[in-house]
Amino acid sequence: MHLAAAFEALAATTKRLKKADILANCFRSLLALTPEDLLPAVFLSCNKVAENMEGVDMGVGGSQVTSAILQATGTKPEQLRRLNRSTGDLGDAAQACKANQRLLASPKPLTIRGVHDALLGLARDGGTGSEGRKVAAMAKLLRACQGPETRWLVRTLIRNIRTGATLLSVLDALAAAVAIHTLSSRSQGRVPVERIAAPRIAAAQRAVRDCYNLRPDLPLLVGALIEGGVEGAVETCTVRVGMPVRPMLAKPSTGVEDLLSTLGDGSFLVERKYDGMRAQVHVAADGQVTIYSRKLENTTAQFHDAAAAVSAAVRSPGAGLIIDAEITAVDPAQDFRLLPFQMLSTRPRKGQQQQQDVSAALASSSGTTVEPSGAPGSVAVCVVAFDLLAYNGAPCLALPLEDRRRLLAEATVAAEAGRFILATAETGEQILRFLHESIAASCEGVIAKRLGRGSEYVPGDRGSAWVKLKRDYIPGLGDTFDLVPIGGWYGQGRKAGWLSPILLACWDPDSGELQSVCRCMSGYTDAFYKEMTAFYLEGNRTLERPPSYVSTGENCPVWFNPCEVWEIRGADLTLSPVHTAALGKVPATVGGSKGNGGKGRGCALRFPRYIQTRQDKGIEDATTSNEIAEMFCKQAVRQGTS
DNA sequence: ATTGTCTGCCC
DNA sequence: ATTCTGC
DNA sequence: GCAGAATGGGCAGACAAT
Repeated sequence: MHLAAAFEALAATTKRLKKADILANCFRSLLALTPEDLLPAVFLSCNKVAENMEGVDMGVGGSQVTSAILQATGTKPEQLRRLNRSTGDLGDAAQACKANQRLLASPKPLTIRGVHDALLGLARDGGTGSEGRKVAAMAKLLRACQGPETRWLVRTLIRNIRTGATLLSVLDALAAAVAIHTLSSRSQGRVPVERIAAPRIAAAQRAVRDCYNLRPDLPLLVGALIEGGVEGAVETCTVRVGMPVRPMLAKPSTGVEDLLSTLGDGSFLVERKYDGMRAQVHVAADGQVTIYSRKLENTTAQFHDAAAAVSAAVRSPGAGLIIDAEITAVDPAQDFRLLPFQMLSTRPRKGQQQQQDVSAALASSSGTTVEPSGAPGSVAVCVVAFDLLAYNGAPCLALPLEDRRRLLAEATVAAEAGRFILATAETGEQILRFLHESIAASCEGVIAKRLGRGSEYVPGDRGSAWVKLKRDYIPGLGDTFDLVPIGGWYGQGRKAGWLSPILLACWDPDSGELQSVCRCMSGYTDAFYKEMTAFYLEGNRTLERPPSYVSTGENCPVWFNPCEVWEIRGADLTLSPVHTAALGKVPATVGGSKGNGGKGRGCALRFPRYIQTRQDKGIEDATTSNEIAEMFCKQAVRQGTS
């Protein structure tokens, strides 16, 4: 399979231009010779099987793939584990297993389409016995691998290809390939197209990225490119109500000054950053509501009540609307107060099938009642709308933010208080005050958004028009924790050879225990990794089993002799099924969610990252479980779950 | 019927 | 989600 | 400053094992 050779070449260089060249050449030859292979090649290159909105899951991961490798190569589990540990890559490990293997009869060689079809086949299989069948199917593919194909098949199956090129680079390569193909077929290959084509290629790349951001649908895009080139794609790939648009994202900032300098001159608005799930809500002309997640999964089934709330709030869908929003958990019994993310995440993902549309909602406002519940017993939600991407069936992305917000306000009415609202925002310049108010109102922080010029909605962009600020981004504002490293795992990929992540614990003076709070793998420099790994592994500071005074639900391959304290920052504390910090000192359930059989739960830290080593502290000076319990309770009061 | 493991997705 | 690194 | 990579906590759901 000629794609494996391209991947091999991609992974062999760190140069971005060279990678672009390799992929573009690969796509060019497919375009010229077997265009029907282009789409599967594009999918495989960006490590996808299908678009997210199709809901296609292979349902296999490291564990099942490991079984398949064992089955296909006859390797001993212990041997494969050793190879995986030393190479830091299951694909490399499998490649090594396969290298010492000779087959009696070689099966049919793999093809791009054949592999992609096989992946779709994995996704289609299900029900009793499906795991065994999937493992067998993967083993069959692995047996047919030649040369470097094993590495790439395994990396594909575990969705971690590490070629150094992902979706954006793949799209750029695709655009370049199509642009050159178009030029060279017009000039019948007589002109050295690469020379004259550079600006044209850059334009094609911008156009193709735009296409994908407006209409993230690779089959549609690739089909249009083959049929009508870049121009054809631009015509085809447009915003349509009912089809997802890549959401615009916000860039993090470390403080007010940083935020302002990123935003640049000009006016802006600050908006609360609600801690829920992103929701792109499409209301079709016939009233049908579809909700897409940030990664463009169709989550309508999870949020029928949210869909109903939008139906009720929309005055008239006209030819269709697209609303950008955050869905948050709320407590109707406490005046629809916001509840923490962890509550929202307990919602069943597959709601009952029921039709929600505007006509039903209109009926409700004129007397008949529509029960806006999700699945029985699930937390109530509120749709917090903050932007409008299409109005009366037509995209309004190019309008300035203030105009989009005005249209959003005109198009909707908070019919049922607390189930649909517009995001709280203001145009004042007192960002820090607004940040504190937002946090007091159970929000994560704020997002500042440019107004006027440069405030268009740019799908897929994480640029400077939206800047987010959270308490824990600001040095000195958020909580930090002084935690003790108690164990670790062997790093993968670029962190092979280092210990990563590291398990960290707080100190419980009452029991004399170190209780785990989180794993951490962020915030360390490469130099720190080298030093730290040597400190523990070569410095004779590891143990066979965890010391008796260590308490955790985790099982590390490497346990430390606990001896130092690291400062760790995080966003907030959650109740954990595996970490034991402050166990018994905090309530055992998250609000109304189900308990866990009386085992009790400890606290864990959300979004942990390393700040510095506290050389001045010993393990008994670490943050105590009592301090953690106190922080958790304070936070619960703020969040309305106490 | 219950429990444990794995996956995929949210942040 | 957060962070670091090479281009 | 972008793009890529390596990972964080934690949930529901799908299967397998008991």
